Amino acid sequence: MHEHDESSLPEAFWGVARQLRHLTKDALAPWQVSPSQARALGVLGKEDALRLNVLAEQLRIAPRSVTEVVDDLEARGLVERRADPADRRATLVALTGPGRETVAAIGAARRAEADRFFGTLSPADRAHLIRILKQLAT
Amino acid sequence: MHEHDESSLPEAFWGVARQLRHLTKDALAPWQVSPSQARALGVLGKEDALRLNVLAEQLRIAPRSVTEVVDDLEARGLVERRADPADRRATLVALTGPGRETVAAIGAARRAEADRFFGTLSPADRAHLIRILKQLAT
DNA sequence: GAGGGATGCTGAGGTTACCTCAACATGAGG
DNA sequence: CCTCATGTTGAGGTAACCTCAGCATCCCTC
Repeated sequence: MHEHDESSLPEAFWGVARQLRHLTKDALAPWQVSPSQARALGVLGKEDALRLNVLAEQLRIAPRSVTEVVDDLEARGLVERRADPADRRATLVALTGPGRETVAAIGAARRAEADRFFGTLSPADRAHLIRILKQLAT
Repeated sequence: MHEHDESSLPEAFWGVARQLRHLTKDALAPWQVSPSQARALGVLGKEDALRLNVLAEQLRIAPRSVTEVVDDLEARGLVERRADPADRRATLVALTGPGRETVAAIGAARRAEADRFFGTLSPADRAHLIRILKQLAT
């Protein structure tokens, strides 16, 4: 029984991950923003302006891939590229006004979805869960 | 505090998911099997022979996509296609001898990785975690 | 202050794991 | 037996990555 539970832990984990993924995809739908774009917006929402390569490592993807994500976001008018005054090779990305609004709206929607999802747990279980997850993350 | 924890729950969850994904990818590396192939093998390991469309719904992907996964697995000699005696339109897939061995070996490796990963938790926390995850999955 | 190697971005092109749509064979009900 | 549904697959598409090479710029050394 002990052993059986051990082996089903990853399985249970992936099941929940899958649900959560669908949920956040739905939460994103109204803005027509892909998950990878949303991740980039999330990072940019916490910084003022970032170099592309710094954004790349925050997102843990290759610099070349960031170029594409930023291209799309720029085409949608959510971010803008600026010259880096400190290094003429580099490019900074920053949220535009609409981008900032979108980040806020998406954040609210995702928080609402997450609350609905994790809200089925008792407060004690939520506390347990977050504590355990944080321990695993170290 | 309550609100703050709520919002970081998904974040903590994805952090752990990312680690777990890397771990299982590493566990799979010795067999040169992709994650999606591994998922298919996992399902086939529990059944004797499945129709392609049934495998598709077990994997929650489109039937057309199963064709490709099975093509690859068949090329590697891990599964074989058979005619379905009950319906000449349908095709059954089943593990071959080597396929069965591979499933067992992969299962053992994944279990070992998972044990190492979740082994850092106390037994009580593991029990908590699995109970909470199962509750969320419903 | 002139090379020369390192760094930052992007064009070109590739990969993986999916997808839809339509064709074709077969099955099943009126 | 005729029509409609179903199972698989060819053709072709997409998203989100990747590597590699090229070009501009930076910075260090001599």
